[in-house]
Amino acid sequence: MSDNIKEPLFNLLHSVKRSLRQAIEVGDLGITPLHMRVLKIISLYNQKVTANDIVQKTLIDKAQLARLIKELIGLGYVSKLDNPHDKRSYYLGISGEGEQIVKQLRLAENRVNETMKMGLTDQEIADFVRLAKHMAQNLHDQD
Amino acid sequence: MSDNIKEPLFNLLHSVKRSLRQAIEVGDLGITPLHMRVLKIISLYNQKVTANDIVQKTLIDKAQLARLIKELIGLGYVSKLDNPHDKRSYYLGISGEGEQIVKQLRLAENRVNETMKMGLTDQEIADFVRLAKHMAQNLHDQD
DNA sequence: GTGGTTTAGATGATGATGTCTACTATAGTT
DNA sequence: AACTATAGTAGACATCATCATCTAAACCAC
Repeated sequence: MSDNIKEPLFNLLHSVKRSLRQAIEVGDLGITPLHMRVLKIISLYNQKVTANDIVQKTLIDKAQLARLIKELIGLGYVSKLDNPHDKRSYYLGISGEGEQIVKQLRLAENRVNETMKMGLTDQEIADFVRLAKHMAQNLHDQD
Repeated sequence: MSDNIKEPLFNLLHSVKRSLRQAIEVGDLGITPLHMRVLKIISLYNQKVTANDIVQKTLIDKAQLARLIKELIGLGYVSKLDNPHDKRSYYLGISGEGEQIVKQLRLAENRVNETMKMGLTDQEIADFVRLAKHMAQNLHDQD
């Protein structure tokens, strides 16, 4: 029954990515959308988040994430802090420069968000998010 | 003031892709998920669809698509047919082998689809798809 | 018709992202 | 102490997206 959910989903994500790339002057900052995704999380949990925490949250491959963090550190947006409870890992902190970028990023994202939500009610948006999470959970449980 | 739509969307797509990859024994067929996406469309509009039509439908870059089609032809799943109305383009046809693959693919996709929909009503699914299309349209109009 | 512009597709280069394997160091378990 | 599991790193590779450029054909204006 029910036609394919995948195709509209693919299309939507494709459009979101394109819009975000346009909305954000990423080139100037030397970082990619994926960097920003990580940077946002570090900003949110400043000095209280480890690389592994981010892997759990985002499902980004840990090797990939190690590279991203390394690059963010190289750019001076992020720093590592010793984790006294586990010497294998470290907490991630964000610099003032990093915060500036996150701020710009949020503005750009909000613009895209608003565009995307045009003509929809808050209830519909909330439902959409709820359903997306539900479906992701279904798939996740399957593993 | 709903929070970010993007993050759950990213997560969902990521999970869907992973599940699909697992569900389908892609490696054996020598093709990628993107090939399959294209092959499905060719199967649906057999001998009545051009490369450009597929670009319109999927937003896949035309350069990328040209490569995908070339590869599908190399594998014997697809063939080009002259388009009498426009010598620049051609219609795409699918072979028996190609149809076999699409058939397997549909089964695997349906399994993933069913998993994803667990615990949701048909109405919710329909709403979800409708909202996804609506948002994609919003973004598309913005260009 | 001729000439200029647009469009369909092909090709090459490059960047962004995902995935896998193997490795080191540390933690946890028995 | 020995074994196993986990956090992070590094390298290799595949997939996918994007861009610039090119050819041939179509279209349009005149």
